[in-house]
Amino acid sequence: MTEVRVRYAPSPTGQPHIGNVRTAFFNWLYARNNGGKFIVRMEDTDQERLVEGAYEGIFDALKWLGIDWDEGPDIGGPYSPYMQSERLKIYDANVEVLLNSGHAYKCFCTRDRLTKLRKEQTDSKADIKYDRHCLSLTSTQIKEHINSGDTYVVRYRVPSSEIVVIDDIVRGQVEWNTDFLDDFVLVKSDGYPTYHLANVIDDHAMKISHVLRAEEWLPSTPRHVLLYQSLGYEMPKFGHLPMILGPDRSKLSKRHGATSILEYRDLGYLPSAVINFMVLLGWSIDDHTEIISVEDMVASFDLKRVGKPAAVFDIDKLNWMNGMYIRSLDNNDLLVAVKNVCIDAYKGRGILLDDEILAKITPLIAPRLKNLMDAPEMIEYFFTQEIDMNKDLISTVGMDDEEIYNALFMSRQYFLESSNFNKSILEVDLRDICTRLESSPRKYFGLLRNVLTGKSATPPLFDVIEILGKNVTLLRIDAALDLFKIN
RNA sequence: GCCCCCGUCGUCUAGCGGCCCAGGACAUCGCCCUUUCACGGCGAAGAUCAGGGGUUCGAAUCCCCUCGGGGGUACCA
Repeated sequence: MTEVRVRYAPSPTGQPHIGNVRTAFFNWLYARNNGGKFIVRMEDTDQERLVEGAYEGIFDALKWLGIDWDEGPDIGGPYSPYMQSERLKIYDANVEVLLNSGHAYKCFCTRDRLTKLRKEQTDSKADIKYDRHCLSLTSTQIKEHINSGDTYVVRYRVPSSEIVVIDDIVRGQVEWNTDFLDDFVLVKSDGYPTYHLANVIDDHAMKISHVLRAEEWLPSTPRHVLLYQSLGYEMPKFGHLPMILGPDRSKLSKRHGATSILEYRDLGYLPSAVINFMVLLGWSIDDHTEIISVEDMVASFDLKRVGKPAAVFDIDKLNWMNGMYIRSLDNNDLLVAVKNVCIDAYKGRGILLDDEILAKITPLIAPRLKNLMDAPEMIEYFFTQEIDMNKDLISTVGMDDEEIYNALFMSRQYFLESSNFNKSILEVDLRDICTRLESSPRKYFGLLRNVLTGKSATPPLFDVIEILGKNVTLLRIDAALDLFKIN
């Protein structure tokens, strides 16, 4: 069996979105499962659409997710270079072969003519395809065009009435009649190859064994097959992976909100969660397993279990999974992560983090976190004097003003005299106070929670009070007492 | 228009002729735990397996048609 060599061939025309990356990941999994190679090749043949920073973004995304590559433009490899813009000579040589063998021809048609042609065909509901205007050019005519400086493209001459068949790894047998294909462009007028040409030549040159790409490539596969045949190259196996759709079932785009995978990083998602969520879009390990380690993915990845239908991206499930992974983080990792987002969020607001307090509160918020970004707001009251506490919020506990005042007053006395802010002692004592007040835990503890944190939902109250400490506790009780002072 | 792919709960999916009047997960809704919110546990609801024809003793699973969705039809990838 020949070595498995698969590739991820992004073009640096934008930030990779979850669909691109999922495709990359499936390739990676397949390589790792088979002890093969995972190659990154940059398809930068569209000089007009290059986006600054896109190249870096692609590698940042892979690195963030822990997807490593064996060969690539940055690290080289036995089939360098891995940037298509640096492989122009290789394409030229192949084009020469195609031109000489009559499989390709030069086309001098202007874009205007092509646009007009297409419009006519659309209007008359005819097939939209190139009319082979330049196929019949004589060598003298071609010379004339070239002498007068006309630019040209090279087109592939599609044979008529042939049936092209592939045995797709995920879709099974798919066939096309070449009569429905038009003479596609191989080389653009700027001398750069099109995707069709470059990808076939490079996949062959780099000994790619399996072409695993998104389903949107399926329609152009017959062109590639034809090229392999004309060039006399052995064909790789094809596998067209299901696409990932937006909630409206259309191809993922900017309209669908966060589209770049890196945005998920910035939004507080863990790479492990994103990976796990992503792998389940179009693949499953069995009928019930949802949380899967990367090791297990590698060990059990099988193209046979890749599904055919496109998958809709469901942010709810990602959120749930993110929570699962946050909870599975060990204390210290979570602490570091939370600290980082807090530093960021508090920057410029004069809020100072206290490492000791942070270390105590982090384990308590872990089960409450679906996203790292939720943390700063959730624990802000530990680090700032100005909490969002007001009469309306306090009153939601269901006690009238007098009851509130009395409860706070009694609490104040207790806290003032208390010398041991330990949660178990606090719990015993405060429950006792609650009884003496003839209140209910729900009301009384709710009151204290509101007053001490400015929030109606927090980690367990006694933990919170212990961490807050005597000073802050008294300060906040006093502030609340002021609000309910009987005039 | 034409070509190609796809079609199981709202969503991700299991299923590859009898184990399925369809299993798991997210979301939803209850209940339990409980000082709140979560987590966790338990449970409910939710899919005439897109529809219609076949084949078969038997079909979500095989075949055909229809419908629906998506993708492609660029000197973009």
